[in-house]
Parts: sequence; structure tokens; C-alpha cells
Amino acid sequence: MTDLSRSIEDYLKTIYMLGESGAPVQTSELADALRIAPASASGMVRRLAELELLEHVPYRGVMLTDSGQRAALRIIRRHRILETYLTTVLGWDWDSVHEEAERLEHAASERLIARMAEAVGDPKFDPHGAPIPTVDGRVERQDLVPMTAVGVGRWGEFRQVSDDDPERLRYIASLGFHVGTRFEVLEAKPFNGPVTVLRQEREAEPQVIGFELAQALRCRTAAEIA
Amino acid sequence: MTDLSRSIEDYLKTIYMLGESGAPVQTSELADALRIAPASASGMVRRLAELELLEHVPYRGVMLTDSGQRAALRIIRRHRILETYLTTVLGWDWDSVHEEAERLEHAASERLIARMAEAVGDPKFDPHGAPIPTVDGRVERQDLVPMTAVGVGRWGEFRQVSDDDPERLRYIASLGFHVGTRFEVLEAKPFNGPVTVLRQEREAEPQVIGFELAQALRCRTAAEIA
DNA sequence: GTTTAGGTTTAGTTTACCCTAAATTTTTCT
DNA sequence: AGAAAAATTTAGGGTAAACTAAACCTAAAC
Repeated sequence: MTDLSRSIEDYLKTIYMLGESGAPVQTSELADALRIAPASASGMVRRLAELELLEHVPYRGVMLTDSGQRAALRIIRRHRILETYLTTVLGWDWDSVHEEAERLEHAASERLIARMAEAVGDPKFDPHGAPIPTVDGRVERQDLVPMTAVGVGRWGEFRQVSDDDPERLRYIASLGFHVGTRFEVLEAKPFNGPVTVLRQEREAEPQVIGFELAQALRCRTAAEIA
Repeated sequence: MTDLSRSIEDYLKTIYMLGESGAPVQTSELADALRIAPASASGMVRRLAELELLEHVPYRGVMLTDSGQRAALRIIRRHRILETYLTTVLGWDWDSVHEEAERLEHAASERLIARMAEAVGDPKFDPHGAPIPTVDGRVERQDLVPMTAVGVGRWGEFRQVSDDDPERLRYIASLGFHVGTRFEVLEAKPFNGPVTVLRQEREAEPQVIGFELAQALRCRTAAEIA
């Protein structure tokens, strides 16, 4: 198992994350996510298929092979351990760790990651609530729904949000929301309107959250919590 | 000041270290140190000269410009801060940190390095005794001599050794030598023979150190210590 | 069932960085 | 000084990974 280039690692990681829903990943999705031209993605896909890291059905999409998935999960584990370490040990905010982890994930040795994981107590989730794959590639599955799907009058617990938009993360934190924050949905305006929620905290005031943002906030519902 | 590639960073760092004695650095030295063919070094030197990171006198050698030197010192600072952090905070041995730092030095952000430096208390020296350049590129100068030059009957203090040979580092540690260890030179065999030293520690026994190794151990002499 | 729009692939370039082999310059030796 | 040896550079080539432009599929629309 020879070392993979930084580019290849990025492709595999991205393909894994785009394909989590189970559907094959299209070239254009991949190109979008990696911010490269579709033709470039096409070329790399051919290489990755030759390396048997993925299977490619031309004009349809790609799916990772077992070995491709293992590689992808290794990178994702690194990324999330790094994020956790940076926040827990070095005191960084959750909005700034992604960028650093993006670069370090390719440079850090297996050993450093192991040592950092140990230092933060082998957590199951990163600072944004994303599950950290184990060394042998197991990923905790969670049943989460967008905040918009919790339902008026019900309550939920904010569990996860994507790590890649610092501004959004800062805004979420400024609302007093952190992984684990519980809330009740007071109102949801129709036609993809904003959601009004009340955090389950003393002296919390109702807050209005736009539909798009609310959709990005992945939550456990009351039923799941019970 | 646009970002430099990993290769360029390695060239600059290496040129700086080879040129510390003040002499221009020859293409072949550079090629040797970087483990590439001389022709490759020649080509890169042309590029670096175009970028005004160094000055090149064909068939003679190169010297870093101010901007090249600044860049080199930035990398060296990163490397040494990383080494210090890995030993101090993560408990790594001094023989294994070099390799990790070699890769991380190119990936770590200015900010991460600053934070790590802070975490280890802004030290002036790395675990091998090498001075850590400051953020603004100042380097502590030390007057050190090889252990072979301390002189029989005199004593000295082991202060620095190159960081890049894990086996040698492990052996030095196994002799009970660490940065700061004081010793007396009991004997030095002629014709580059071994040196016999006695560590200034209770119950220390005389130790015989081969000439080549003794030459790699950079020390302060008694005069300097006083 | 064509046509057309959109997504995908192929073809041909470019840049970075390495290589070997050949040519050239410098240094050393007689 | 002239020849041999050593170091350096130039020439030409390879691979990785990006690009643009053109060709090619697929699917939806008329």
C-alpha cells in the first residue's frame, strides 16, 4: 500500500463524502466540490480506476472500492482527529480548525494522529459533531434530521453541522448553539420560511433561524433522545 | 509574498543550513543534501534566482538573498518549534521528531506555529540544542566546538547535535548525554582516536566515544560556561 | 423521433519537478 | 602548459495534475 498523493487523497475523501447517501458520484459534483474543471476530474477518475481505488461507469459516476473507501476513511479520521485536537488542546474555535486540518491531514503521520487521538481521549465525534472513523474504518451511524424537520411544538438536540464555512459556524455559535444544545421548535413559517426556536436554557429568548441555515443544522429529534 | 512550494521551501532551508559557515553553496552539495541529481539542483537554482530568492554565480555556487534567507528562517523556525512541541507536549523522543517535523513544516500555518510556540513557552532552542529563529528572523549565535576540541583535562557542556540521524540520537541518549550534560575529557587518543569522558554526575563511569561521534557533539567549553 | 441542452470525455497544453546523457567549465595533476 | 578529472550546466524526456476547447453521450423537450 504505497503512499497516495495529496491530490488523490483529496479526491478519495471528497468522493466518500459526496457518496455517503449511497448514490454514485458524478464527475461534475466532484469537480464542483474540488473546485477544478470537470475535465480534470475526468482524468483523475481514470487514474483512480486504474489504481482500483474506485469503479467508474462512464457518463454515470464513480463508486469507491473497498480499498478506496479504506483510504478515504483514513484521511477523514485524520481530519477529524486534527480538528478535535486543535480545539481541545490548543483552544481553537470550531470555525477555524477546518482549514488547518485540510493541510495537516496529508502531512501528519499515522503515529502523530494516534498520539493526538489519545491526548483527546479517543472521541467519537469531532467539534462539529461529525463521527470520527475508527482506525479500522468503522463509522458511527447517526439518525439526524435537519432542524426544519423536527416539527413545531417538538424539541430536538443540535448534533452536527458541516465544518467548512467559518462564517456560518461563527454565526451559529453567536446564537448560543453548540453541539448538544437542546431546543424547542416554536414556529415554522410556510414556504421554506424561517424557524423559531427556544433553547432549553435559563433566560434563553426565542430565536429566528432562516430556512437555509436551519436545514444545515442536523439534529436528533425528541423521539431519538428518549 | 506568494506561497512557496514544498520543494522550494526545502531548497531554501537546505541552502541556508549548508551556507551557515558563510561560504557559497555548491550545486553538488545541495544535490547531495536533497538527494537529487545535480542537474535537478541546477535547474531549480535557475528558478530560485529568477524569483530573487538567491544569487547564482554559475559554476561557483549560490547565496540566499535577504528574502530567500527570511523564507529559509521561517521554515527552520517551524521545523524547530514543531520538534520542540512534539517532545515537550506529546512526549516524543528526540530521535523521532525530525521526520515528522520535515513534513509538518510545510503544512502548518503561521498561526499554528505561533500557538505551539506559546504552548512550549517560546523556547530559544529545540530538543537537539539548535537555536530557534525568532518570528522576525533573528538567530541566537552560539560559540560551540566539537567534543574533540574541548581538550584533555578540561570540561565542557554538550549543547547541540544534528537532528537527522535517529540511530545516532538514540545512542547518544543511551550514553546518558542530553543537551546540557557536563563532562570532563579524561583522554583523547591520537590520530583521530576515541575520546574518553566522564559525565559530571554521581556514579557516572568514564565513557569512550569514537572520534566521528565526538566530532558531531557540539559543546561549550569551560571558559565559555564561566 | 429529432433536436437541443447539459454533462462527460478526449485531445492537446502547461507548469512543476524530477531524471539521464551530453556538453561545458573549472580545477588538479604532471 | 596541456591533459585528465571533477563539477556544473544544458538538452531532452517523463510524470503528476491542472487547464481549455472540441467531441461525444444522455436525457429531456418539442
